Amino acid sequence: MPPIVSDAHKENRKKEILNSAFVCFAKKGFQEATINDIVEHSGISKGAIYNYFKSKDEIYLELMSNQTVQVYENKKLELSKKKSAIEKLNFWFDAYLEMDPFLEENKAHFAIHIEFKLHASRNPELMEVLNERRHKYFVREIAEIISEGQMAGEIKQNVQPEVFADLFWSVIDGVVSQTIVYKDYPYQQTINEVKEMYLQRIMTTS
Amino acid sequence: MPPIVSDAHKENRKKEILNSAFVCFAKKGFQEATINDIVEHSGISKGAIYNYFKSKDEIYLELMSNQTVQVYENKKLELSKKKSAIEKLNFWFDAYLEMDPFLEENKAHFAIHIEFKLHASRNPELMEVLNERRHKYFVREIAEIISEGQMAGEIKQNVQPEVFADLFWSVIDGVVSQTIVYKDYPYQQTINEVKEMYLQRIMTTS
Amino acid sequence: MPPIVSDAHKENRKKEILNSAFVCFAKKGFQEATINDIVEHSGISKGAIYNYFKSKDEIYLELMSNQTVQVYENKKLELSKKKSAIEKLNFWFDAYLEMDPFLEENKAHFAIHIEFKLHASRNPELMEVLNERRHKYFVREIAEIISEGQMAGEIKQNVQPEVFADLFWSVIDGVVSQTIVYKDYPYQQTINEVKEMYLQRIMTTS
Amino acid sequence: MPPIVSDAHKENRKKEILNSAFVCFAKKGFQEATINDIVEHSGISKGAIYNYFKSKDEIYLELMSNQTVQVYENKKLELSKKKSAIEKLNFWFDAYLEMDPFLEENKAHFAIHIEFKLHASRNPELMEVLNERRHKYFVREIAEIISEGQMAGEIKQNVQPEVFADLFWSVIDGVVSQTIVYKDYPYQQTINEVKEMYLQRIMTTS
DNA sequence: CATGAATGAGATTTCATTCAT
DNA sequence: CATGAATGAAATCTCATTCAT
Repeated sequence: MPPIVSDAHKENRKKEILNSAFVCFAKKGFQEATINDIVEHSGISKGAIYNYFKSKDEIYLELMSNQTVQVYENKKLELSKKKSAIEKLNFWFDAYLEMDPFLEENKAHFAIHIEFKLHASRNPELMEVLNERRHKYFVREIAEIISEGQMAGEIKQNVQPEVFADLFWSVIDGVVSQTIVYKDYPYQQTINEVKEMYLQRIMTTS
Repeated sequence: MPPIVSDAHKENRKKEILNSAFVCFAKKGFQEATINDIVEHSGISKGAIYNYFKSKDEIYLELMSNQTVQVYENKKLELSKKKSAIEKLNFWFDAYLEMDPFLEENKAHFAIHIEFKLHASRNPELMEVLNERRHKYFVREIAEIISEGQMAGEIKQNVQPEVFADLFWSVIDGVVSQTIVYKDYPYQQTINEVKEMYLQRIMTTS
Repeated sequence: MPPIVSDAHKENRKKEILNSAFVCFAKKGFQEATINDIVEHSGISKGAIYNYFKSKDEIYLELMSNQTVQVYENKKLELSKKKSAIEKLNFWFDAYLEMDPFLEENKAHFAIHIEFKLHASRNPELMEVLNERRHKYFVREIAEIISEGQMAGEIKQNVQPEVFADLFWSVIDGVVSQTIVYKDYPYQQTINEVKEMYLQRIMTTS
Repeated sequence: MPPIVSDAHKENRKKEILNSAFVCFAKKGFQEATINDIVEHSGISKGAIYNYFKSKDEIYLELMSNQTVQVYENKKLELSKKKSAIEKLNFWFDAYLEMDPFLEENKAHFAIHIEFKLHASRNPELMEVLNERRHKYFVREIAEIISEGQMAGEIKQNVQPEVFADLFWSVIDGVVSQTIVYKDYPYQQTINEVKEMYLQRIMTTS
């Protein structure tokens, strides 16, 4: 149904393209994957793709925006049910504990994200965007939980919220990123130890 | 009378090429960097480069082999002077603490390594190679220190050497990799906290 | 019940399209200007444009036909008021003298015409059409004036009407076409000199 | 003989490409002619062409530079033999009188030049270049001759050298450009009349 | 062995035209 | 008749690799 098409349809079409692009980028990497790959995988013509996106780069960018926000929003909902700070942190750790990082789909996710960070590291403007996003969506989130916990007396006063928020994501990132290459990596054990270690370090000893 | 060139000379040329390749890959990424970039940077002709390496991929591969081993061997020497396990772990942490990860050269190092891991993640054979290398050069190294520490009574018996060795590198990797994108990242504070946390978790409490 | 649209309405739409096409072709040239440019400028949909014209080329062709005739018809009216041949030639020269060839709109006019002539020079059929038009509308016009003038004794007998008609347009064309590129070109002075020179050459010396 | 090739050979290669480009551009126009056309006509590979020119535009530009200067330098030599100003002007007129503008090769020349001017008219930087070139190579040339003639008493004092130099080229340009479209155009008669008219206007009447 | 000109497959992107609604 | 999403041929340009000298 070509013309005078609903906005919903157009959104769908964009999503179809993004989904195919995601699969292709995941399989081959951004550079290696071609527009033709996306054409073949999506069944959408080359011209149509360029009707929705100005360039291959734009597909990449939009893919990244959506993903980050999506992941974050998903968690946010469930998180609102938790009460104490430690419960919330536990929730975050458990989210990673329960996820299977060796699942092809998940590996693809990480791979694309890492690739994107790499891409960004060579592009100052993009770095700025990622920096902001990291703070707005991730660091602030954990830092606030820590502050909350300090006010409630659950977490030691000498813990700097920002630093430990950075630390939290660094550690998660470090563990997760091993799994895309090292296939016998003891993921769950490591996450568990990380959790223990992290909480032991920040919790007030009653 | 073909000009017989000494093996030493051949090794030198290979190293020149690899050095230039390193710089170029660091600056633009493996895919973006072209053979012409390497030609320009090294001053070595295109034909000559293809005399020493069968393909651009091969340059990449060899670059990675050398680098990993090199980093490891460097540390190994100094490490042999340390006596206790905790001293040795401290040494490793301090090595990262003292390094400036925002230095362009170092960032380049990490970027290339991450890119290579990504590359490998899409190539089973390469993954195998990386797996082995990680174990042989890195995991085993820390695991042995931990075992040593347990025998000496410095480290808790319930600490699984392999898991904590994996953990060690995951955490380091996680922290370091943030620095290539996030420019205000509190690197030293984070490394310090990681060190504290890690040691606090494994050391026997006297 | 297909909506029966009046012929007048259809003519109007065609004119709207042609006007927009003119602006777009003038701004970018025929090849550079796209159907989308015309769509944007006219506010008429792509499909509608193709209802009125079979192709982009057809738009171009029709545009050229109209324009030439239009310019000619405009002048024709005023010209009928002049009496003597010299007065008529003066009128033609003055028409060009009074026009500002650096006005963006006028420059566009010339540019399009020149481009079209170029286009035609590579297409024998089109050349034929232009040839005829040139004679029918332009050369004959001036040649007749000259003949008139000769009969009235105003113009020398040894002046060949056809040659000097060709000459007239060549010279005008030559002067005008400089202005589309050379911005400091002394247009009015040159036209004036041309006029002097031309009249001095053909007028009988009393 | 690919590598370590003489500069002369490289210049030749460039000329081959330019020649083929000239033919292709003349036949189809700059936009219409493709790199593939040039590849086919020259027998030189696409890659090789891009080794010598950064882009299709650059080929065009260089083609134009060369041509203009070439035409000018050719005339310059013969011109130096003429003594009086009127003789020199006669020489210029005769140069155009003797040339056959209906010869396919010559038509191509003009067509390309006109197309280039059109192209330039939409590109301010290029216009600047053309402006300069026009003055440096063409206007100044004629203006100097006129001044010379005035000092020698051959040419009227009230003739403004710059204006009549502009006029000279405008008129020539106007006449020549008719020939690319109008095939029955009385070229020689018109040039002859132009010459008469021009000289009659500027020469002192003894 | 060194050189660097030549190659050409293949990548991205554009745009006139069609046609289902 | 109007609409504008879809199409895909074709254009420009890149770059790893080869090979004659």
